[in-house]
Amino acid sequence: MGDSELLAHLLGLLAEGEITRENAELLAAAGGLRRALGEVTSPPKHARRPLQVGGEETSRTFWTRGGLVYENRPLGGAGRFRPAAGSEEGAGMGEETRTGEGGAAAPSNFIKEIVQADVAAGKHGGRVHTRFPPEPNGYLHIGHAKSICLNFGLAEELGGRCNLRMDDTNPVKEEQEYIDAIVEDVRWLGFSWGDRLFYASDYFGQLYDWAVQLIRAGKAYVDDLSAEEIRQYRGTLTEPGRESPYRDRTAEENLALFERMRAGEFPDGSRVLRAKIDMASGNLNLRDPVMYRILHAAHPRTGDAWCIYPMYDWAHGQSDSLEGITHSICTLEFEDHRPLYDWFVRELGIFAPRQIEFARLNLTYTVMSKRRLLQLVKEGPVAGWDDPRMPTLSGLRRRGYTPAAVRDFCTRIGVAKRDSTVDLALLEHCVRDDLNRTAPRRMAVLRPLKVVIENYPEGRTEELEAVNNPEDPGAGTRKVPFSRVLYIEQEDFREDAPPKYFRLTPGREVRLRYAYFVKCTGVVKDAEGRVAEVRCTYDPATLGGNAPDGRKVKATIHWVSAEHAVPAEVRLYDRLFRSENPGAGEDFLSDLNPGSLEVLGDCRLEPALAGALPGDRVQFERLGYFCCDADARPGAPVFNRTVTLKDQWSKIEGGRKG
RNA sequence: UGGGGCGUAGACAAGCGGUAAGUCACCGGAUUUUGAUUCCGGCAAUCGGAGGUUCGAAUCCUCCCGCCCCAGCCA
Repeated sequence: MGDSELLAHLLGLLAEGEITRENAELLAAAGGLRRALGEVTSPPKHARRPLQVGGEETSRTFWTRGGLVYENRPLGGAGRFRPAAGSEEGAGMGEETRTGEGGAAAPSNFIKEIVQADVAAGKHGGRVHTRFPPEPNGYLHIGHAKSICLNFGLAEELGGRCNLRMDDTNPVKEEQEYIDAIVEDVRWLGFSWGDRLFYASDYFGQLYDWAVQLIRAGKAYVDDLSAEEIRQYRGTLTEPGRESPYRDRTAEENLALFERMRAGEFPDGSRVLRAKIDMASGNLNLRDPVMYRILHAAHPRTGDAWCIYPMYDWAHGQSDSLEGITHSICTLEFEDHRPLYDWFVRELGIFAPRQIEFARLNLTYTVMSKRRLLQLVKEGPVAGWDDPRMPTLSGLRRRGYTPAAVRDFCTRIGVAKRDSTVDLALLEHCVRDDLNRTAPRRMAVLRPLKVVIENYPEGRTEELEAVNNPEDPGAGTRKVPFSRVLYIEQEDFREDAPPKYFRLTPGREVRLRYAYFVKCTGVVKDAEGRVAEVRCTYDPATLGGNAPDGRKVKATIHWVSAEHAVPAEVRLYDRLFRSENPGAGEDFLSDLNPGSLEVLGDCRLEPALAGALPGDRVQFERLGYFCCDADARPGAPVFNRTVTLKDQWSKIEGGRKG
């Protein structure tokens, strides 16, 4: 192309409105004119070329894309580039696009992109259908929440459906209790599966028929090898396996044997049905995987109807197929199984879902494997699956976590294929964030220290007004009784105050929240010399918490009127493990945090808390968020600490000590 | 030594050939009747390493290094 042709082309683009006059001029002026215009003619995939504008000290760079010319320049945070001035695209691109309206849309991830691409390509008629398929052999944990949010969230967002399916193919491990707990937990998280609660066991009959089909096609056989022999024949990671001597039985023979397996004629472990694939495959899953094993065990749903049970690989893909699942999302360790998943579906000639794998969640300071969680429950360091220190959904619920906080956490951690361990601090941030907006504030003294206000009349009580939630004016106010004898937190008084300590100390004035300024005049000690009582005077002019003369105090502390206080038990929970990765050593139990639970039996709550119901969540001012436990009885509240408030002072003091 | 994956700040994570988003954590500073919240500011000369392709590479190619998963008749 000569220069004149290029010019003609440029003018053509200009005429068609593909580029602006200004851009055309820039192009013409640019040193790389020839090459750039060449690209504009038919922009190949990776062919954006910058044009250095000669002579300008700012050295502005431009590049072309789809016939448009863009200028490369920083946008101060919002976006990195914008179309060059005057470009038609200018109106539609730039900062607006990034910010979008409506605020926080669910972030995208590689799975969503795959699904969206499939929808755009018209696969399955643009249908999206996912499923969450737990095995009912334990309680759901926060890692499952990631999967639940992914599967149900994707369906919701893309106008599809998501099934809940119990992957109940191994009766020796599964229990109805777990099924019930799973249903409750998914519902609690806020997702619904309509009438689509399924069980892999629903498909036992179909699976059996399909197995017969494979046997007839010569693709499956009954193997008499023992478990040990099968293992030996399988070979190793680096050596190919050997074919079983029973591999070439006739279809008739296999059919007869398989029927007898089903009829219960053989003992457990004596025979299996195997798929006939490739004993030399580098992928061990393809070395004639077992499809059925003999298990004379009662199944929670099918009872004694079966004594042969399908293996995961034989059941899962076919269940997905039967339910019309378009995208079968699972964790990374199943990546190796995908070829087998695809093989079964292909050999059967049935609807083929697409399996996509993502990295499972790991969280610092806890363990996530069901094996270890079970061990914690069985061996007793924890009170049960719903112990508030457990990462189970039932544990988090009892701890006081909200479904919204868990969901928020799941969207913030993202979805990728990288093995990662998320900082517990992020989960805690999510609850604080939610509870800060929604939890009513109350005053509670966990470790009481008696305070007597010497100049306050005995027998007098005032009802002071306190705001329920400064973040939510709609939450209104409540009355809190004030009287001569109060309790404050032991840590809010120090006879010898260290530097930076703003709280009560002899001679210092502080504010009692929503009440008065009080000044410490002295202490009363017990026989051992410990401070048993703090003496104060109050300034009546500071009612409500402000001094008419404008004087300030450095601290505001919470309190409870002794006479009106409600005694309560409060359970302080902390991380279950002392190390970030308790799984590092094999003996994860040795990493248990001995201080993961502290029970305080002598707490005093403001009267508004007397009628707290299990599940009620509140903020104890200055202390943290707490949730009324199911152990609470009328007149005897029990609270669990969900999470502390962020605490600058503990850092200052901790730093001084360290 | 086989097969399958993954390597971007302390922790997650965008990025999909145009010159390193965001969040948490952390560190300031402002406001504050929660040492909370909120706000504002700081925090990666560089994407595991080395070569190569290209005007231009975290993005493409090659080799190397590291980590994870697989030898259940578990899921």
